Amino acid sequence: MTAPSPSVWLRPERPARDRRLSRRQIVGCAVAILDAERGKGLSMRRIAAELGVTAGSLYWYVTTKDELLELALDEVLGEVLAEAGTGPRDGWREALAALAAANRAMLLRHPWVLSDLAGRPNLGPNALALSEAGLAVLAGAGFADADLDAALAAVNDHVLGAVAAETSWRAALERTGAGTAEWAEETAEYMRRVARDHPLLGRRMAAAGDVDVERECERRFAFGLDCLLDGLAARRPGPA
Amino acid sequence: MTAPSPSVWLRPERPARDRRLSRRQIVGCAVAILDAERGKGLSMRRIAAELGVTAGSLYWYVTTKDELLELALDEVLGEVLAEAGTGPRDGWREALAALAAANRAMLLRHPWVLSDLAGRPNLGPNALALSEAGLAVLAGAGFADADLDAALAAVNDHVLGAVAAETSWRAALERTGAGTAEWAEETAEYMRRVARDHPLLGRRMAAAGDVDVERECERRFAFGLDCLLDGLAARRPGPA
DNA sequence: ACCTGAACACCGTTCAAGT
DNA sequence: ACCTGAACACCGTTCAAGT
Repeated sequence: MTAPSPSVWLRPERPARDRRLSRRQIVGCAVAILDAERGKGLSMRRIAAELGVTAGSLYWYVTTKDELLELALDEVLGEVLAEAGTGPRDGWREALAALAAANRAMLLRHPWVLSDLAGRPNLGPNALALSEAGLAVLAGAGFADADLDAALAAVNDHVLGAVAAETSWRAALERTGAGTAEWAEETAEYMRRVARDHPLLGRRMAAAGDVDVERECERRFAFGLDCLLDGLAARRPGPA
Repeated sequence: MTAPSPSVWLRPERPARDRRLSRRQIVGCAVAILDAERGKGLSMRRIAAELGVTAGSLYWYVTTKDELLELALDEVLGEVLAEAGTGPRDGWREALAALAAANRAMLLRHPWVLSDLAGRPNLGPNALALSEAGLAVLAGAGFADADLDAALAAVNDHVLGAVAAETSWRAALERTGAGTAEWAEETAEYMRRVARDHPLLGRRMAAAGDVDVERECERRFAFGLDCLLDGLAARRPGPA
Protein backbone atom coordinates (compact mmCIF):
# COMPACT_ATOMS: atom_id res chain seq x y z
CA MET A 1 0.00 0.00 0.00
CA THR A 2 2.75 2.46 0.93
CA ALA A 3 4.77 3.91 -1.95
CA PRO A 4 7.74 1.73 -2.85
CA SER A 5 11.21 3.01 -2.06
CA PRO A 6 12.85 4.52 -5.15
CA SER A 7 16.09 2.61 -4.68
CA VAL A 8 17.77 0.17 -2.33
CA TRP A 9 20.61 2.61 -1.91
CA LEU A 10 18.42 5.15 -0.17
CA ARG A 11 17.33 2.73 2.51
CA PRO A 12 20.18 1.60 4.79
CA GLU A 13 20.11 -1.81 6.41
CA ARG A 14 18.18 -1.84 9.63
CA PRO A 15 20.09 -1.82 12.90
CA ALA A 16 20.74 -5.32 14.18
CA ARG A 17 19.43 -6.98 17.28
CA ASP A 18 19.20 -10.70 17.25
CA ARG A 19 19.42 -11.40 13.58
CA ARG A 20 20.55 -14.65 12.08
CA LEU A 21 21.07 -13.21 8.59
CA SER A 22 22.51 -10.13 6.95
CA ARG A 23 22.23 -8.45 3.59
CA ARG A 24 25.86 -9.28 2.87
CA GLN A 25 25.20 -12.93 3.48
CA ILE A 26 22.07 -13.04 1.34
CA VAL A 27 23.69 -11.16 -1.54
CA GLY A 28 26.78 -13.37 -1.38
CA CYS A 29 24.62 -16.46 -1.54
CA ALA A 30 22.67 -15.06 -4.50
CA VAL A 31 25.86 -14.27 -6.41
CA ALA A 32 27.18 -17.78 -5.75
CA ILE A 33 24.01 -19.37 -7.10
CA LEU A 34 23.92 -17.09 -10.14
CA ASP A 35 27.54 -17.93 -10.91
CA ALA A 36 27.04 -21.64 -10.46
CA GLU A 37 23.80 -21.82 -12.40
CA ARG A 38 24.59 -19.28 -15.11
CA GLY A 39 21.71 -17.00 -14.23
CA LYS A 40 18.97 -19.62 -14.23
CA GLY A 41 17.53 -21.18 -11.15
CA LEU A 42 17.90 -18.40 -8.65
CA SER A 43 14.91 -18.39 -6.36
CA MET A 44 14.19 -16.87 -3.01
CA ARG A 45 13.34 -20.33 -1.70
CA ARG A 46 16.67 -21.68 -2.89
CA ILE A 47 18.62 -18.90 -1.22
CA ALA A 48 16.67 -19.37 1.97
CA ALA A 49 17.28 -23.11 1.96
CA GLU A 50 21.00 -22.58 1.40
CA LEU A 51 21.04 -20.27 4.42
CA GLY A 52 18.97 -22.63 6.54
CA VAL A 53 16.01 -20.34 6.79
CA THR A 54 12.50 -19.81 5.42
CA ALA A 55 11.84 -17.94 2.18
CA GLY A 56 9.67 -15.36 3.86
CA SER A 57 12.42 -14.29 6.23
CA LEU A 58 14.48 -12.89 3.36
CA TYR A 59 11.90 -10.18 2.95
CA TRP A 60 12.98 -8.77 6.25
CA TYR A 61 16.27 -7.74 4.61
CA VAL A 62 15.18 -7.07 1.08
CA THR A 63 11.85 -5.84 -0.21
CA THR A 64 11.87 -7.72 -3.47
CA LYS A 65 13.82 -10.20 -5.57
CA ASP A 66 14.51 -7.45 -8.07
CA GLU A 67 16.16 -5.40 -5.37
CA LEU A 68 18.30 -8.36 -4.40
CA LEU A 69 19.49 -8.57 -8.00
CA GLU A 70 20.37 -4.90 -7.85
CA LEU A 71 22.50 -5.56 -4.79
CA ALA A 72 24.13 -8.57 -6.43
CA LEU A 73 24.96 -6.48 -9.48
CA ASP A 74 26.74 -3.83 -7.45
CA GLU A 75 28.51 -6.49 -5.45
CA VAL A 76 30.28 -7.92 -8.50
CA LEU A 77 30.86 -4.47 -9.96
CA GLY A 78 33.11 -3.97 -6.96
CA GLU A 79 35.52 -6.56 -8.32
CA VAL A 80 36.43 -4.37 -11.28
CA LEU A 81 38.21 -1.57 -9.46
CA ALA A 82 39.80 -4.07 -7.10
CA GLU A 83 41.34 -5.86 -10.06
CA ALA A 84 42.23 -2.83 -12.17
CA GLY A 85 43.84 -1.06 -9.26
CA THR A 86 43.52 2.61 -8.58
CA GLY A 87 47.19 3.50 -8.63
CA PRO A 88 48.77 5.85 -11.11
CA ARG A 89 49.39 4.60 -14.64
CA ASP A 90 51.78 5.41 -17.42
CA GLY A 91 49.11 7.06 -19.53
CA TRP A 92 45.41 7.53 -20.06
CA ARG A 93 45.33 4.91 -22.81
CA GLU A 94 46.86 2.22 -20.66
CA ALA A 95 44.72 3.15 -17.68
CA LEU A 96 41.54 3.01 -19.75
CA ALA A 97 42.55 -0.29 -21.29
CA ALA A 98 43.24 -1.71 -17.84
CA LEU A 99 39.79 -0.67 -16.64
CA ALA A 100 38.19 -2.17 -19.72
CA ALA A 101 40.09 -5.44 -19.30
CA ALA A 102 39.12 -5.73 -15.64
CA ASN A 103 35.53 -4.98 -16.55
CA ARG A 104 35.56 -7.66 -19.23
CA ALA A 105 37.10 -10.20 -16.86
CA MET A 106 34.40 -9.54 -14.29
CA LEU A 107 31.64 -9.95 -16.90
CA LEU A 108 33.13 -13.26 -18.01
CA ARG A 109 33.19 -14.44 -14.41
CA HIS A 110 29.57 -13.40 -13.87
CA PRO A 111 27.82 -13.64 -17.26
CA TRP A 112 24.40 -13.23 -15.66
CA VAL A 113 25.25 -9.56 -15.18
CA LEU A 114 24.69 -8.99 -18.89
CA SER A 115 21.00 -9.80 -18.76
CA ASP A 116 20.70 -8.30 -15.32
CA LEU A 117 22.12 -4.95 -16.31
CA ALA A 118 19.85 -4.06 -19.20
CA GLY A 119 16.96 -1.85 -18.33
CA ARG A 120 17.85 -1.71 -14.66
CA PRO A 121 18.97 1.46 -12.92
CA ASN A 122 22.47 1.13 -11.61
CA LEU A 123 23.24 3.51 -8.82
CA GLY A 124 25.09 1.38 -6.30
CA PRO A 125 28.26 2.60 -4.57
CA ASN A 126 30.57 0.33 -6.57
CA ALA A 127 29.00 1.41 -9.85
CA LEU A 128 29.50 5.02 -8.90
CA ALA A 129 33.11 4.50 -7.81
CA LEU A 130 33.83 2.73 -11.08
CA SER A 131 32.36 5.58 -13.09
CA GLU A 132 34.35 8.11 -11.12
CA ALA A 133 37.56 6.20 -11.79
CA GLY A 134 36.88 6.13 -15.52
CA LEU A 135 35.99 9.80 -15.57
CA ALA A 136 39.19 10.61 -13.67
CA VAL A 137 41.31 8.90 -16.30
CA LEU A 138 39.58 10.72 -19.14
CA ALA A 139 39.60 14.05 -17.37
CA GLY A 140 43.32 13.62 -16.82
CA ALA A 141 43.66 13.00 -20.53
CA GLY A 142 42.09 16.37 -21.26
CA PHE A 143 38.49 15.47 -22.01
CA ALA A 144 35.82 17.67 -20.52
CA ASP A 145 32.08 18.21 -20.28
CA ALA A 146 29.86 16.13 -22.50
CA ASP A 147 32.81 14.47 -24.22
CA LEU A 148 33.80 13.00 -20.86
CA ASP A 149 30.54 11.09 -20.63
CA ALA A 150 30.54 10.10 -24.25
CA ALA A 151 34.11 8.83 -24.21
CA LEU A 152 33.61 6.73 -21.09
CA ALA A 153 30.32 5.43 -22.41
CA ALA A 154 31.95 4.41 -25.68
CA VAL A 155 34.54 2.31 -23.88
CA ASN A 156 32.02 0.72 -21.54
CA ASP A 157 29.67 0.01 -24.41
CA HIS A 158 32.36 -1.85 -26.23
CA VAL A 159 33.14 -4.00 -23.22
CA LEU A 160 29.51 -4.87 -22.67
CA GLY A 161 28.81 -5.63 -26.31
CA ALA A 162 31.96 -7.67 -26.74
CA VAL A 163 31.22 -9.91 -23.79
CA ALA A 164 27.61 -10.32 -24.87
CA ALA A 165 28.78 -11.45 -28.29
CA GLU A 166 31.31 -13.76 -26.71
CA THR A 167 28.84 -15.52 -24.41
CA SER A 168 26.39 -15.81 -27.27
CA TRP A 169 29.05 -17.41 -29.46
CA ARG A 170 30.03 -19.81 -26.71
CA ALA A 171 26.38 -20.79 -26.21
CA ALA A 172 26.04 -21.52 -29.92
CA LEU A 173 29.15 -23.69 -29.87
CA GLU A 174 27.95 -25.62 -26.85
CA ARG A 175 24.69 -26.36 -28.51
CA THR A 176 25.95 -27.46 -31.90
CA GLY A 177 28.60 -29.48 -30.11
CA ALA A 178 26.10 -31.17 -27.80
CA GLY A 179 24.00 -32.69 -30.58
CA THR A 180 23.62 -36.44 -30.80
CA ALA A 181 25.02 -38.26 -33.82
CA GLU A 182 21.64 -38.18 -35.54
CA TRP A 183 21.54 -34.40 -35.21
CA ALA A 184 25.10 -33.88 -36.41
CA GLU A 185 24.12 -34.51 -40.04
CA GLU A 186 21.14 -32.18 -39.82
CA THR A 187 23.33 -29.46 -38.40
CA ALA A 188 25.88 -29.96 -41.16
CA GLU A 189 23.12 -29.74 -43.76
CA TYR A 190 21.82 -26.52 -42.24
CA MET A 191 25.32 -25.06 -42.21
CA ARG A 192 25.77 -26.00 -45.87
CA ARG A 193 22.57 -24.15 -46.76
CA VAL A 194 23.70 -21.13 -44.74
CA ALA A 195 27.05 -21.09 -46.53
CA ARG A 196 25.30 -21.31 -49.90
CA ASP A 197 22.94 -18.41 -49.22
CA HIS A 198 25.48 -16.30 -47.33
CA PRO A 199 28.88 -16.62 -49.00
CA LEU A 200 30.81 -14.23 -46.79
CA LEU A 201 29.36 -15.65 -43.61
CA GLY A 202 30.04 -19.14 -44.89
CA ARG A 203 33.70 -18.36 -45.40
CA ARG A 204 33.96 -16.81 -41.96
CA MET A 205 32.26 -19.82 -40.37
CA ALA A 206 34.63 -22.18 -42.12
CA ALA A 207 37.57 -20.16 -40.86
CA ALA A 208 36.12 -20.08 -37.34
CA GLY A 209 36.39 -23.84 -37.12
CA ASP A 210 40.16 -23.74 -36.81
CA VAL A 211 40.41 -20.88 -34.38
CA ASP A 212 40.69 -20.90 -30.60
CA VAL A 213 37.57 -19.18 -29.32
CA GLU A 214 39.30 -17.77 -26.27
CA ARG A 215 42.12 -16.12 -28.21
CA GLU A 216 39.86 -14.92 -31.00
CA CYS A 217 37.50 -13.25 -28.53
CA GLU A 218 40.43 -11.50 -26.91
CA ARG A 219 41.70 -10.42 -30.30
CA ARG A 220 38.34 -8.95 -31.29
CA PHE A 221 38.05 -7.22 -27.96
CA ALA A 222 41.49 -5.64 -28.37
CA PHE A 223 40.80 -4.74 -32.01
CA GLY A 224 37.63 -2.83 -31.22
CA LEU A 225 39.14 -1.20 -28.17
CA ASP A 226 42.16 -0.03 -30.16
CA CYS A 227 39.95 1.43 -32.86
CA LEU A 228 38.01 3.26 -30.18
CA LEU A 229 41.10 4.54 -28.37
CA ASP A 230 42.57 5.77 -31.65
CA GLY A 231 39.37 7.65 -32.28
CA LEU A 232 39.44 9.11 -28.78
CA ALA A 233 43.09 10.08 -29.10
CA ALA A 234 42.30 12.00 -32.28
CA ARG A 235 39.53 13.88 -30.47
CA ARG A 236 41.56 14.59 -27.35
CA PRO A 237 41.93 18.30 -26.66
CA GLY A 238 45.33 17.58 -25.16
CA PRO A 239 48.13 20.05 -24.44
CA ALA A 240 49.08 20.17 -28.12
CA MET B 1 13.73 -38.67 -22.69
CA THR B 2 14.90 -38.26 -26.28
CA ALA B 3 17.82 -35.90 -26.87
CA PRO B 4 16.69 -32.29 -27.32
CA SER B 5 16.97 -30.70 -30.73
CA PRO B 6 20.07 -28.53 -30.97
CA SER B 7 18.25 -25.57 -32.45
CA VAL B 8 14.81 -24.47 -33.56
CA TRP B 9 16.21 -23.66 -36.95
CA LEU B 10 17.00 -27.26 -37.72
CA ARG B 11 13.44 -28.38 -37.17
CA PRO B 12 10.99 -26.93 -39.68
CA GLU B 13 7.37 -26.37 -38.76
CA ARG B 14 5.24 -29.45 -39.15
CA PRO B 15 2.97 -29.71 -42.17
CA ALA B 16 -0.48 -28.37 -41.50
CA ARG B 17 -3.76 -30.22 -41.39
CA ASP B 18 -6.48 -28.76 -39.30
CA ARG B 19 -4.55 -26.43 -37.14
CA ARG B 20 -5.94 -23.39 -35.43
CA LEU B 21 -2.56 -21.83 -34.66
CA SER B 22 0.77 -21.27 -36.36
CA ARG B 23 4.28 -20.47 -35.26
CA ARG B 24 4.02 -17.06 -36.91
CA GLN B 25 0.93 -16.27 -34.88
CA ILE B 26 2.42 -17.42 -31.60
CA VAL B 27 5.68 -15.57 -32.13
CA GLY B 28 3.84 -12.42 -33.16
CA CYS B 29 1.74 -12.57 -30.01
CA ALA B 30 4.83 -13.10 -27.87
CA VAL B 31 6.60 -10.11 -29.42
CA ALA B 32 3.52 -7.95 -28.85
CA ILE B 33 3.37 -8.90 -25.18
CA LEU B 34 7.10 -8.40 -24.68
CA ASP B 35 6.88 -4.96 -26.28
CA ALA B 36 3.85 -3.93 -24.28
CA GLU B 37 5.12 -5.26 -20.97
CA ARG B 38 8.81 -4.38 -21.38
CA GLY B 39 9.99 -7.96 -21.08
CA LYS B 40 8.17 -8.82 -17.87
CA GLY B 41 5.00 -10.81 -17.71
CA LEU B 42 5.35 -13.03 -20.74
CA SER B 43 3.90 -16.42 -19.92
CA MET B 44 2.78 -19.33 -22.00
CA ARG B 45 -0.61 -19.13 -20.34
CA ARG B 46 -0.92 -15.46 -21.25
CA ILE B 47 -0.06 -16.10 -24.89
CA ALA B 48 -2.49 -18.98 -25.02
CA ALA B 49 -5.27 -16.90 -23.50
CA GLU B 50 -4.64 -14.10 -25.98
CA LEU B 51 -4.97 -16.63 -28.80
CA GLY B 52 -8.09 -18.24 -27.31
CA VAL B 53 -6.45 -21.54 -26.62
CA THR B 54 -5.00 -23.64 -23.80
CA ALA B 55 -1.41 -23.28 -22.61
CA GLY B 56 -0.55 -26.86 -23.37
CA SER B 57 -1.47 -26.52 -27.03
CA LEU B 58 1.42 -24.12 -27.62
CA TYR B 59 3.78 -27.01 -27.07
CA TRP B 60 2.57 -28.52 -30.28
CA TYR B 61 4.32 -25.69 -32.14
CA VAL B 62 7.23 -24.97 -29.88
CA THR B 63 9.12 -27.32 -27.59
CA THR B 64 9.94 -24.79 -24.90
CA LYS B 65 9.47 -21.20 -23.85
CA ASP B 66 13.16 -20.61 -24.40
CA GLU B 67 12.78 -21.68 -28.01
CA LEU B 68 9.87 -19.30 -28.42
CA LEU B 69 12.11 -16.47 -27.21
CA GLU B 70 14.69 -17.49 -29.77
CA LEU B 71 12.07 -17.22 -32.49
CA ALA B 72 10.89 -13.86 -31.17
CA LEU B 73 14.46 -12.59 -31.20
CA ASP B 74 14.98 -13.48 -34.84
CA GLU B 75 11.61 -12.03 -35.72
CA VAL B 76 12.54 -8.55 -34.56
CA LEU B 77 16.06 -8.87 -35.96
CA GLY B 78 14.32 -8.98 -39.32
CA GLU B 79 13.26 -5.38 -38.88
CA VAL B 80 16.83 -4.12 -39.06
CA LEU B 81 17.60 -4.97 -42.67
CA ALA B 82 14.12 -3.94 -43.70
CA GLU B 83 14.73 -0.48 -42.27
CA ALA B 84 18.36 -0.06 -43.30
CA GLY B 85 17.65 -1.16 -46.84
CA THR B 86 19.94 -3.35 -48.86
CA GLY B 87 20.47 -1.00 -51.78
CA PRO B 88 23.83 0.44 -52.74
CA ARG B 89 25.24 3.26 -50.66
CA ASP B 90 27.61 6.11 -51.22
CA GLY B 91 30.36 4.53 -49.16
CA TRP B 92 31.18 1.87 -46.60
CA ARG B 93 31.12 4.36 -43.74
CA GLU B 94 27.62 5.55 -44.54
CA ALA B 95 26.39 2.02 -45.14
CA LEU B 96 27.78 0.81 -41.83
CA ALA B 97 26.35 3.79 -40.00
CA ALA B 98 22.95 3.12 -41.57
CA LEU B 99 23.04 -0.49 -40.40
CA ALA B 100 24.08 0.58 -36.92
CA ALA B 101 21.31 3.18 -36.75
CA ALA B 102 18.65 0.70 -37.88
CA ASN B 103 19.95 -1.79 -35.35
CA ARG B 104 19.77 0.77 -32.57
CA ALA B 105 16.26 1.80 -33.57
CA MET B 106 15.12 -1.83 -33.42
CA LEU B 107 16.66 -2.32 -29.98
CA LEU B 108 14.92 0.79 -28.70
CA ARG B 109 11.62 -0.51 -30.05
CA HIS B 110 12.16 -3.91 -28.42
CA PRO B 111 14.32 -3.34 -25.33
CA TRP B 112 13.68 -6.87 -24.05
CA VAL B 113 16.02 -8.08 -26.79
CA LEU B 114 18.95 -6.84 -24.74
CA SER B 115 18.40 -9.29 -21.90
CA ASP B 116 17.19 -11.94 -24.30
CA LEU B 117 20.30 -11.82 -26.47
CA ALA B 118 22.98 -12.40 -23.86
CA GLY B 119 24.11 -15.97 -23.52
CA ARG B 120 21.71 -17.24 -26.12
CA PRO B 121 22.84 -18.68 -29.46
CA ASN B 122 21.61 -16.62 -32.31
CA LEU B 123 21.44 -18.55 -35.55
CA GLY B 124 18.10 -17.56 -37.03
CA PRO B 125 17.72 -16.63 -40.69
CA ASN B 126 17.33 -12.92 -40.03
CA ALA B 127 20.39 -12.86 -37.79
CA LEU B 128 22.40 -14.56 -40.51
CA ALA B 129 21.15 -12.22 -43.24
CA LEU B 130 22.02 -9.24 -41.08
CA SER B 131 25.54 -10.51 -40.49
CA GLU B 132 25.99 -11.17 -44.18
CA ALA B 133 24.92 -7.63 -45.00
CA GLY B 134 27.41 -6.19 -42.53
CA LEU B 135 30.19 -8.40 -43.80
CA ALA B 136 29.39 -7.38 -47.38
CA VAL B 137 29.82 -3.71 -46.55
CA LEU B 138 33.14 -4.30 -44.82
CA ALA B 139 34.41 -6.66 -47.51
CA GLY B 140 33.56 -4.01 -50.06
CA ALA B 141 35.60 -1.56 -48.01
CA GLY B 142 38.64 -3.81 -48.31
CA PHE B 143 38.59 -5.70 -45.01
CA ALA B 144 39.34 -9.39 -45.15
CA ASP B 145 39.68 -12.51 -43.03
CA ALA B 146 39.73 -12.09 -39.27
CA ASP B 147 39.56 -8.30 -39.50
CA LEU B 148 36.19 -8.68 -41.19
CA ASP B 149 34.75 -10.37 -38.13
CA ALA B 150 36.45 -8.07 -35.69
CA ALA B 151 35.35 -4.91 -37.47
CA LEU B 152 31.72 -5.97 -37.69
CA ALA B 153 31.78 -7.16 -34.10
CA ALA B 154 33.16 -3.82 -32.95
CA VAL B 155 30.30 -1.92 -34.56
CA ASN B 156 27.64 -4.30 -33.29
CA ASP B 157 29.13 -4.25 -29.82
CA HIS B 158 28.90 -0.50 -29.70
CA VAL B 159 25.26 -0.56 -30.73
CA LEU B 160 24.37 -3.13 -28.11
CA GLY B 161 26.29 -1.45 -25.34
CA ALA B 162 24.96 2.00 -26.16
CA VAL B 163 21.34 0.90 -26.07
CA ALA B 164 21.90 -1.03 -22.85
CA ALA B 165 23.33 2.09 -21.24
CA GLU B 166 20.45 4.16 -22.60
CA THR B 167 17.71 1.91 -21.25
CA SER B 168 19.50 1.70 -17.94
CA TRP B 169 19.71 5.48 -17.73
CA ARG B 170 16.04 5.84 -18.62
CA ALA B 171 15.12 3.32 -15.92
CA ALA B 172 17.09 5.29 -13.36
CA LEU B 173 15.35 8.52 -14.38
CA GLU B 174 11.92 6.93 -14.17
CA ARG B 175 12.62 5.68 -10.71
CA THR B 176 14.04 8.84 -9.21
CA GLY B 177 11.23 10.73 -10.90
CA ALA B 178 8.54 8.44 -9.53
CA GLY B 179 9.35 8.98 -5.89
CA THR B 180 6.77 10.44 -3.55
CA ALA B 181 7.40 13.81 -1.95
CA GLU B 182 8.75 12.18 1.20
CA TRP B 183 11.33 10.29 -0.86
CA ALA B 184 12.40 13.31 -2.88
CA GLU B 185 14.42 14.72 0.01
CA GLU B 186 16.12 11.39 0.70
CA THR B 187 17.07 11.10 -2.94
CA ALA B 188 18.45 14.62 -2.94
CA GLU B 189 20.47 13.81 0.20
CA TYR B 190 21.88 10.67 -1.41
CA MET B 191 22.80 12.62 -4.53
CA ARG B 192 24.55 15.23 -2.42
CA ARG B 193 26.64 12.54 -0.76
CA VAL B 194 27.45 11.02 -4.15
CA ALA B 195 28.57 14.40 -5.48
CA ARG B 196 30.76 14.95 -2.42
CA ASP B 197 32.53 11.59 -2.67
CA HIS B 198 32.71 11.59 -6.47
CA PRO B 199 33.47 15.08 -7.71
CA LEU B 200 33.68 14.33 -11.42
CA LEU B 201 30.54 12.24 -11.38
CA GLY B 202 28.81 14.91 -9.37
CA ARG B 203 29.60 17.55 -11.96
CA ARG B 204 28.40 15.28 -14.75
CA MET B 205 25.17 14.51 -12.90
CA ALA B 206 24.54 18.19 -12.34
CA ALA B 207 25.05 18.83 -16.05
CA ALA B 208 22.79 15.91 -16.97
CA GLY B 209 19.87 17.64 -15.32
CA ASP B 210 19.59 20.21 -18.06
CA VAL B 211 20.05 17.93 -21.01
CA ASP B 212 17.47 16.20 -23.21
CA VAL B 213 18.00 12.48 -22.66
CA GLU B 214 16.92 11.57 -26.16
CA ARG B 215 19.35 13.93 -27.88
CA GLU B 216 22.19 13.18 -25.49
CA CYS B 217 21.85 9.44 -26.08
CA GLU B 218 21.94 10.00 -29.82
CA ARG B 219 24.98 12.21 -29.43
CA ARG B 220 26.85 9.60 -27.41
CA PHE B 221 25.90 6.92 -29.86
CA ALA B 222 27.22 8.99 -32.77
CA PHE B 223 30.35 9.96 -30.85
CA GLY B 224 31.35 6.37 -30.12
CA LEU B 225 30.44 5.23 -33.59
CA ASP B 226 32.52 7.97 -35.19
CA CYS B 227 35.52 7.08 -33.02
CA LEU B 228 35.12 3.48 -34.08
CA LEU B 229 34.73 4.27 -37.77
CA ASP B 230 37.79 6.51 -37.65
CA GLY B 231 39.73 3.64 -36.14
CA LEU B 232 38.45 1.26 -38.81
CA ALA B 233 39.25 3.71 -41.60
CA ALA B 234 42.83 3.91 -40.36
CA ARG B 235 43.12 0.12 -40.42
CA ARG B 236 41.46 -0.29 -43.81
CA PRO B 237 43.74 -1.99 -46.34
CA GLY B 238 42.04 0.03 -49.04
CA PRO B 239 43.28 0.79 -52.58
CA ALA B 240 45.70 3.39 -51.30
C1' DA C 1 -3.07 -34.11 -36.14
C1' DC C 2 -4.27 -30.97 -32.99
C1' DC C 3 -6.23 -29.40 -28.74
C1' DT C 4 -8.28 -29.81 -23.79
C1' DG C 5 -8.05 -30.46 -18.85
C1' DA C 6 -5.91 -31.65 -15.20
C1' DA C 7 -1.99 -32.45 -12.85
C1' DC C 8 3.10 -31.88 -11.08
C1' DA C 9 6.58 -29.31 -9.28
C1' DC C 10 7.69 -25.19 -8.88
C1' DC C 11 7.62 -19.72 -8.39
C1' DG C 12 7.44 -14.48 -5.65
C1' DT C 13 5.16 -12.38 -2.05
C1' DT C 14 2.23 -11.60 2.08
C1' DC C 15 1.07 -12.01 6.69
C1' DA C 16 -0.69 -13.77 10.86
C1' DA C 17 1.38 -15.92 14.57
C1' DG C 18 5.14 -17.24 17.31
C1' DT C 19 9.67 -16.14 20.11
C1' DA D 1 13.02 -7.49 16.08
C1' DC D 2 13.25 -11.37 13.58
C1' DC D 3 11.62 -15.68 11.85
C1' DT D 4 8.06 -19.58 10.80
C1' DG D 5 4.22 -21.66 8.39
C1' DA D 6 0.80 -21.44 5.64
C1' DA D 7 -1.50 -19.41 2.15
C1' DC D 8 -2.44 -16.80 -2.53
C1' DA D 9 -1.90 -16.29 -7.14
C1' DC D 10 0.82 -17.47 -10.22
C1' DC D 11 4.55 -20.17 -13.29
C1' DG D 12 6.59 -24.00 -17.29
C1' DT D 13 5.79 -28.44 -18.75
C1' DT D 14 3.69 -33.07 -19.37
C1' DC D 15 0.33 -36.12 -20.80
C1' DA D 16 -3.72 -38.84 -20.92
C1' DA D 17 -7.86 -38.26 -23.16
C1' DG D 18 -10.85 -36.34 -26.47
C1' DT D 19 -12.08 -34.92 -31.58
